[in-house]
Amino acid sequence: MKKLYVGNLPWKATEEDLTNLFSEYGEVTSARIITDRETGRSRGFGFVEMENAEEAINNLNETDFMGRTLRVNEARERRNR
DNA sequence: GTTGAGCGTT
Repeated sequence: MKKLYVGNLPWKATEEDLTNLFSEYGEVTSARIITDRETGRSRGFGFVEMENAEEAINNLNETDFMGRTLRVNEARERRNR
């Protein structure tokens, strides 16, 4: 299972939107939009866990999504808790 | 009701 970093998202984008989008290239296990811990607003990026992540990267990276150019890459390990 | 490069919580 691979993790994907998804950036440059429109503010209106939701986890559901990501799931639907990425499901096109593989089974999405989990999708998450990162929201600001303090304010609760969307930070405009998120993470997706799925099968065939590489294909999703190749097919969705730098493509148009709701008017913004999508940023898709393999995710790094998150910060230490 | 705002903003725009970035790598997230238990």
